[in-house]
Amino acid sequence: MGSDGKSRAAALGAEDASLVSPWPVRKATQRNRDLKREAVIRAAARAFNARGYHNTSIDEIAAALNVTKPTIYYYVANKEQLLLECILTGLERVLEPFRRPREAGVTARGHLNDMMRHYAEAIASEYGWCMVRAEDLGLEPASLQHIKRLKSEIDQGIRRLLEEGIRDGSIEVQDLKMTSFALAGALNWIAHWYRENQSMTPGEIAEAFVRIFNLGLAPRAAQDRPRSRRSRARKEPIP
Amino acid sequence: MGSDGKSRAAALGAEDASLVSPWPVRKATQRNRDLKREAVIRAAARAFNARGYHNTSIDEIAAALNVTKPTIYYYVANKEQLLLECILTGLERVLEPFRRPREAGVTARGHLNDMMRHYAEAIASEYGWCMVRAEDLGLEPASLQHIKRLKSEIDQGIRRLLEEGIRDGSIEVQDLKMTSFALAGALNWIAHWYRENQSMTPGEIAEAFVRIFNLGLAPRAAQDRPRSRRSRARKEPIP
DNA sequence: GGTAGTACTTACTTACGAGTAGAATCTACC
DNA sequence: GGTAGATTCTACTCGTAAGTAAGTACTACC
Repeated sequence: MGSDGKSRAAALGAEDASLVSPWPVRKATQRNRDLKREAVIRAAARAFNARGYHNTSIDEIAAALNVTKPTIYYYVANKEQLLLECILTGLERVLEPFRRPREAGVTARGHLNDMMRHYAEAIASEYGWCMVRAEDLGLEPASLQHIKRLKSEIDQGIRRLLEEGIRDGSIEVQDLKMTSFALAGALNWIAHWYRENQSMTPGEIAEAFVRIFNLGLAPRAAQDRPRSRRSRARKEPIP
Repeated sequence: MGSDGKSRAAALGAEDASLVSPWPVRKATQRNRDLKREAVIRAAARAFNARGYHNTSIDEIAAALNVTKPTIYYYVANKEQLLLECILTGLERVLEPFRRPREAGVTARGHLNDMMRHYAEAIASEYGWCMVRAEDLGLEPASLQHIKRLKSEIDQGIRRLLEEGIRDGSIEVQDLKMTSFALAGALNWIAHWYRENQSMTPGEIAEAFVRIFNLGLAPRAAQDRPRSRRSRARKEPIP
């Protein structure tokens, strides 16, 4: 609470002009507020990232921003919401490539590989850890449901790409569900080791993963394996 | 504390006979104690599994065993140790196949696949969740170090198998580190979805993962893909 | 330069849960 | 059947951290 008294009034006013407040909304101030709110969320993400949700006090987050605890509560209802926002931000980032339509001339496998690159970037961000590691158990049922809906959207997105790949001949898998889980698992897990091991950029990690998941570990027949770097110039390297 | 006054005395006695306590150790009681201690750990694992470490109170664990909180502390020094034991139990289970030598006539890839099956079983157990999901951030440095050592042993074990596979020709990968991370990630992640989705046995999950990681998603040349079930009779199916 | 609302602070309350002291009971063994 | 030690209980302490009440300073705008 304590964050939206006026905006709700404005929303109502949009429906019934007689309810419009005679006091104008202060635009500049509002923007500033959003910026600060975002900074609070980011700081929380970083703190959770470093010490874990339950080991992080609001006081610590406040201190990192050179303010005091009540200031945090001025921007956010409670600690749980802080976590929720971090998780949702992360999930939304991951979802982005699933929501945009495939570009012409790209196979489903190509799109899937793009998705993996995007996914790796998102997971390596501040919000990746929250999204993946935070114990969402213990969140309110409503929040939990929201999270689940987005996670399911990701899963369904992966499966859809796999199905399309099977149809267009660019992918060959046995079990959609397990393949989706294996992909998501490998990608999510990046959050666990990336903090301590930043020797590679998210892009390089993604590239390695694309290769691993495309080719598998068993040796391929020689003609399927372009040895030279140059052969990667093909649209989507069969490697 | 409050758990090992006598066992330490016994250990000292083993070194110097003059220090042997005139009171005999009660064998039957001791066995019973170990059993109960184990039950405490298991109950804790299940509770952490269901509600998360920080959302589980010692009182809840005690209640699940029809005892009261101090009883728990009679078997275990503190809550952190409870978590630590769960994690270590899980890790030890995963480590087992890395510690036993390869059977004759099995390729490194075969061994790796075995490892995956074992890994999946371990992760699907009560302890899997603790091992994977528990925020180990916030544990004492000594405990943390212990955990890290075991995790690193797993990672090194995977890489060793990959290297051996490259040497014996059964495996072909570009990046050992990334491949190890991708494998471990996919397997660890099982802990996240298995609780809510037990439609498959750990064995079936492992089989699917073996297939995915061996073959990859890109279509293989026709002759590499045995379509019939019978061709799996080969030692390690190229599938 | 006065005022309405915005932004932030000091100084609390409160609840919860880890951990413990010390007494009560139970059991193996003489 | 008495007793030492093992096991469990009742009844606490105590720290921590979430959250809040109520006020102060700041700023945009007339």
